[in-house]
Amino acid sequence: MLGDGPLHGYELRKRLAIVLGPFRPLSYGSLYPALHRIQARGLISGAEATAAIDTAAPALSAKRARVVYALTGDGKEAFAAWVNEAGPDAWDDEGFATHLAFFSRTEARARVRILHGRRSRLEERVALLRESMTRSRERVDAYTLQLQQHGLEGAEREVRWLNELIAAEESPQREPKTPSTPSE
Amino acid sequence: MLGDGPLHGYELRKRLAIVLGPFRPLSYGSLYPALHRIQARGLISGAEATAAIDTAAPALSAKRARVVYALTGDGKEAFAAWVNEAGPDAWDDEGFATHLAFFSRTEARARVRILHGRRSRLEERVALLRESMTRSRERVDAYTLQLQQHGLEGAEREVRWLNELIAAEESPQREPKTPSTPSE
DNA sequence: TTCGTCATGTAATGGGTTACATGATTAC
DNA sequence: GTAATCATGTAACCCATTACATGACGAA
Repeated sequence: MLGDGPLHGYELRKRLAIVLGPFRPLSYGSLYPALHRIQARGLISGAEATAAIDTAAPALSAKRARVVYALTGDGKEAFAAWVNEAGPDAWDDEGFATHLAFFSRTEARARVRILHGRRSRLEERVALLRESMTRSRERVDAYTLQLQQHGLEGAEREVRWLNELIAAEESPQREPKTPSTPSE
Repeated sequence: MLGDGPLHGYELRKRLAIVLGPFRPLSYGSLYPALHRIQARGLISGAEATAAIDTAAPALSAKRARVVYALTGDGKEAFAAWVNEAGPDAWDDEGFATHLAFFSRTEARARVRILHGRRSRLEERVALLRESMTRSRERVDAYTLQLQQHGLEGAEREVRWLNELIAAEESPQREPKTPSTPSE
């Protein structure tokens, strides 16, 4: 996000909340220490700004000093390197979601590789889940089975979704189609 | 699980793995300390068993001493109390999954209340998600939107699933129908 | 005056994973 | 003989949340 321009922590968190959805808003207790750590690694710079706000407004109001963070050169490099990293880390649950969140900053090559990797990972999982369900079918009660079945169908659903994303990616004309308001 | 009979840690973990699926198998580093904590609270008792195995087999083989855990009276009470607790804790993501896993040991009353609670919780979430998506539609790129859309559809899917479970619960004849092998 | 929002931060706590350590037994 | 499985446990590590602390500003 800092790639789009410098931000201070508070503002960063608000934008993060939009992307992450109204759940998991990422607490300050995580965010601020994380910013300090990243700064210590030299990937971002933090500058105290006493912030007479940018509108030509009642200046000199000397609010609480904000710490404005910006990507350094190293930071840009590291980000580009990470975002285009199309290895196995990029197709487990967590890694995939994170990569997908930054797909618009990801090279087309890497995008396709990640989507394919994720899909085969999920297909493996579906197979494993199916097998483990038939194996344990007699030993578990109907509710547990329902739970497992629901999980399985979720995985299958994600595969279909990935198929759409891949198709959109490979027909060079179109962006992944913006879904219209769901009809449910 | 100990409600079905005493078990030692190793065996417990294997059965847990069946319920939890091949992912999240729960490491020993969690399991053993947890057992100790639960024992300290008096809910389970742990007895050293030098285990000449129950089959009338080559006795006296003196294996590694296993610690066989069993539910105490307090433990049974606490379990029954927890499993039938149909409060808000039972309808967040984690609480619901856990409760569902033990639904066959849950009273019918509590089952229905939990399912209803979960459903309205999800309906709230769907509404919130929808609203937050339309609000931020212009500010996020197509991929982020896809991700949010996928999450939304997942929640809608769970609502439909709950509807089935509730229907099965309320027509007193049938168990929730065992899903046949998926046709995907 | 008081409440909500801006704004940054620390400390305590919780809980899980990985890696390590140990040792017997069973199957190939 | 050697690898896999049985069986239990501890220590180091990671990282997130909650609660706490501080303080200014704008609006009702």
